[in-house]
Amino acid sequence: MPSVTIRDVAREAGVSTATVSYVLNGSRRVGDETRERVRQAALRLGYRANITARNLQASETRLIGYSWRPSPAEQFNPIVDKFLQSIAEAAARHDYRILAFPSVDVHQELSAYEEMMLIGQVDGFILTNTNFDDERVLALVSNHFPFVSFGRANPDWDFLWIDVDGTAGILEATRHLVAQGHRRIAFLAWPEKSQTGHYRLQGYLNGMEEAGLTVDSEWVQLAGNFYEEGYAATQRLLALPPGHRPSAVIASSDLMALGVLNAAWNAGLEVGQDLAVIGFDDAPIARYMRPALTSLAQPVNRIGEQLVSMLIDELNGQPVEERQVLMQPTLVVRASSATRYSDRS
Amino acid sequence: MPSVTIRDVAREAGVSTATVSYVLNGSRRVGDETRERVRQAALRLGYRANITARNLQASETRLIGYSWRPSPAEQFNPIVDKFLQSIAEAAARHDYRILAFPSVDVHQELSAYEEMMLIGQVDGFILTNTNFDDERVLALVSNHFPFVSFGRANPDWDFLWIDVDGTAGILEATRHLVAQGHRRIAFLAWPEKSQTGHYRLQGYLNGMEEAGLTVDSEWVQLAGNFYEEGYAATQRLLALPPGHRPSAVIASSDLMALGVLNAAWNAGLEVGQDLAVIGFDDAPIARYMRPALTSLAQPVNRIGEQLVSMLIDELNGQPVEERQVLMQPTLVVRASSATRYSDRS
DNA sequence: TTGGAATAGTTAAACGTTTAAGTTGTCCCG
DNA sequence: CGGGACAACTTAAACGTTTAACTATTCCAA
Repeated sequence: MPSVTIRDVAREAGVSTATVSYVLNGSRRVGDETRERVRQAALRLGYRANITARNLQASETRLIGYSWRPSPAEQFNPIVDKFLQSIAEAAARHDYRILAFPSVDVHQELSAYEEMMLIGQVDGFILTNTNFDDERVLALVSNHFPFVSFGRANPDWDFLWIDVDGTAGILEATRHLVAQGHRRIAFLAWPEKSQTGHYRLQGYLNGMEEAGLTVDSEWVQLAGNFYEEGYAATQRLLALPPGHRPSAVIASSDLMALGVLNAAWNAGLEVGQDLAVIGFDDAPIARYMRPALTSLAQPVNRIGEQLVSMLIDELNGQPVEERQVLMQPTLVVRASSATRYSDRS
Repeated sequence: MPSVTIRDVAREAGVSTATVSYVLNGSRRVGDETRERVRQAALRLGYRANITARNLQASETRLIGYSWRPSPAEQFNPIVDKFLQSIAEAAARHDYRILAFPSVDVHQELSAYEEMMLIGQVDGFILTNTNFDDERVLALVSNHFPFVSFGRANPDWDFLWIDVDGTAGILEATRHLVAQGHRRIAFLAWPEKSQTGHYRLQGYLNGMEEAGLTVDSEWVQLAGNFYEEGYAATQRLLALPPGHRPSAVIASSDLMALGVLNAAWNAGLEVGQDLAVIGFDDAPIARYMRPALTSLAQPVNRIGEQLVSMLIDELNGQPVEERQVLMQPTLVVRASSATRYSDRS
């Protein structure tokens, strides 16, 4: 580590360190000749200002903390790498970088946030998997620490977030199925305490009501965000008596939809013909399934970019114009729901 | 930001800042009574040492830079989130954190490394996608900057790396296929300049030779790491005349193997019966395919952990015992290759 | 001529730690 | 009783920047 400091440059150019700083940051007028001399010296020595010293003096870190909940062993998270990429690129454009830390459970996560906040490791946070009564939101808000969130918490909490309008998305999916001729539509819902799951369920209920269809209580199956639970829930659905057995299933995620696909297949059904299936996320693999899976695509890149720009505005003390943003997912129709359904029961 | 400093604590406890530092870091004997007083004061004020100041003084950052090449639009990278998680957790255990930055192209990546090195943004790097003649390795080595790499570069370059033994893995896959009765085995190889691809191809060639099978020149299909290229290559293979048409295909990645699966399906073949398929990576979705995909699992977690521990040893000036590590992938046999094959051509 | 303004540079403080070196004071041994 | 050893703290420098405040010079208008 050669580590050439501003003092070296100052000596080399025969000026004070202040002048070097002024020249290199362009923060004040400096005489032409001196300016050039400093520039040459800096170039010659390969000088770059040390970022830690600069940060200390500016009392900032130009780091944004981002934590995500790692997906369990054999499951997958179709969002995380795309999202991370988009926030990192957006941040880089403003000379910020992303400090990524996974946090396995909520409790550990909370203490990680508090610690990082106290020691000043980052200037702000990007939360994901935000939920109802989210402790992190509470802690950050009460400490007036800058952050943005991918996902809502409580409706009456005022903080910066962007979320995907799951209600509208699932509503659209339901309409699509209805338009295809389906009448008995089931929904794989996440457990009660999931905020996101709640909104998606609502879209389904709205859609059914709008179409004048009564929802059989068996059609809403609670299932965690796992392949296996999607699989098991589908088995329960297919075991219903003919008049009640759904002809279409909407899953709260693509991961669960895979379970639906395989459960249907193993039950001898042809997905697309006998059973329509729709997922959520539009994971890369959705298009590679057989049949290709209809799904709701989240505008992950746009979300990441806008979250970062909101956070940076906040960090710069600029007022954020839109403090809460609901983005629309887009339904990508593929073979798993592309066939018109005529009831044969 | 209340930002209570060591001076506040010193004042509160009626001692000098040095004493506070000694107490809190346990770096020197301090009288029992004073020690307790300082502790109480720190607790009362909620003091935590500012990390930037500490880093400046220690001239370190306790950050590890990690960059990855984002996967193109509709493809997926089954490794990145798992790997990121494992390095972040391992790093956290040693009080290091991960600074994650994606870099789209090689050139941009190199300058990002050089910049971060010069301004002292991180203490070391973790490289991935390391390749033959890798410029980053060259730059880092010549600057004596600490780093470790997931993947090899040139055989005669001495630096810290861990790689998966693709040759051994594909050799095992080939043996497995031979044991299942396959004689005409094809291989989807990555383009020439991919180091990793080269090693995997070698495993195939070794396996064929070991089994006394001559490799038809058509059986080695060059294809980039994309679904579509796997698909197209498979079409070419299936178009071969009966005696030459392979009964098994090994793909250099799961992503490509998906292309094989679907190309075979669309050609009316039943994978597992008519055509065996093996992928590489054991992506989460491999088990959810129909048929479930045989694949080579990389010990991603172990690799991440050990890479971090190697890097941290290096950072601490401790000699690293194993400077180059080749880890064995494990063949996970699933339905796509589980059936014994008897030639019917 | 004088003095206010503009220009061009320097000095030194500050950011918040850690730590080497220094200062007291006490104890104990020869 | 002198003085070395030790314990317990403090002082102040250092890490590498930025920047407010200061000095010195020149210029120009009143």
